[in-house]
Amino acid sequence: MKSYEKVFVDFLKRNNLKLTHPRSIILQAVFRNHDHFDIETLYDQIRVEHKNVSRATIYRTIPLLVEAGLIKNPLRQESKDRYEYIYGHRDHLHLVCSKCSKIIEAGSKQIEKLLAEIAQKHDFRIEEYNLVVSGICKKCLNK
Amino acid sequence: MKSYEKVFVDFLKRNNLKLTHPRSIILQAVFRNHDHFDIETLYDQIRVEHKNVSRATIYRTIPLLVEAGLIKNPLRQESKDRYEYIYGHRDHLHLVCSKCSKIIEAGSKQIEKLLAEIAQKHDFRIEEYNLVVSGICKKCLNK
DNA sequence: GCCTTTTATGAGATTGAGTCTCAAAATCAA
DNA sequence: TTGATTTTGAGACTCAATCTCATAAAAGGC
Ligand SMILES: [Zn+2]
Ligand SMILES: [Zn+2]
Ligand SMILES: [Zn+2]
Ligand SMILES: [Zn+2]
Repeated sequence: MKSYEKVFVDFLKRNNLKLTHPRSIILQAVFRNHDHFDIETLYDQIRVEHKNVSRATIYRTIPLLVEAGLIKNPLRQESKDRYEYIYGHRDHLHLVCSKCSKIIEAGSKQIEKLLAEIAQKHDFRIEEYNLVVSGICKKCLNK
Repeated sequence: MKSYEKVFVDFLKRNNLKLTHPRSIILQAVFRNHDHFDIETLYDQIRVEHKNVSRATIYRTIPLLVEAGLIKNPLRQESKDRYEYIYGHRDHLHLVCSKCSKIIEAGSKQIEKLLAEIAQKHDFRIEEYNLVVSGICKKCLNK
């Protein structure tokens, strides 16, 4: 048994969930992708060999793999776009509360400086960066 | 005329676009939002006084305001979720080249440390952060 | 094996933010 | 005022993601 399989099996056991056939197929398919993948692509890959695994089961299994610490979505966004005006408004970064959706604004100068250093190290010219920090705000922590 | 109006009018002129009634109404509504707003909320706000401004026009005007440098969407990343496996992989940043799509992976330790400091300052518990840096890679710069 | 209870599944319907279509309306320069 | 051109409103459409529910698979006791 590969070690990532063990991680998943242990996670399932801890949560009283079953290692079913579809879950096993999905796990293998995920670990064949050594790149970033979207779920539609994963669905197509799985379907080549396993015509009976449904889209719903894939969508249900992905969060389990995330929770198990096996995969993550490094580009995760919010489900809808939110805007703010920037004219006459200092640049800042956003701490988004995943419980109440509140946004805390914080200075971004240090981050920008650090990113500039990192970019220089890789001879990369930054055009823009998107940073979303999600977590729990003070108020929600105290509930 | 407020200065943000001037910015928008100049932008429209430069691009041979017209300052129409709906565009003007939308601009005012946007600048009444001193918070982050989503378009559905903006639509409802506008609808209170202007029942005839359509959702489509709002969706069409927002990118103009972005292009004019008046607003931005600081949280937008990609239109669909993408994943990568993290098990046995050190955490890293993504420098994505907008010319050739190459992804340069860089260490994220310093960024994490800095974010932790910022979060602590705001009594915020970080669950995850997502950072995507886009720009031009070394190779493409030399072309 | 068998029965029972619980959990998971597949297929397809539904959601909802965002986009597109197109006939009608508004704009503006001549 | 005219007429070419741009913009608009209404609603149809898209598509990733979620939900529903009847059926199927799993696990434990026997
Ligand atoms: Zn909160
Ligand atoms: Zn902000
Ligand atoms: Zn990566
Ligand atoms: Zn490049």
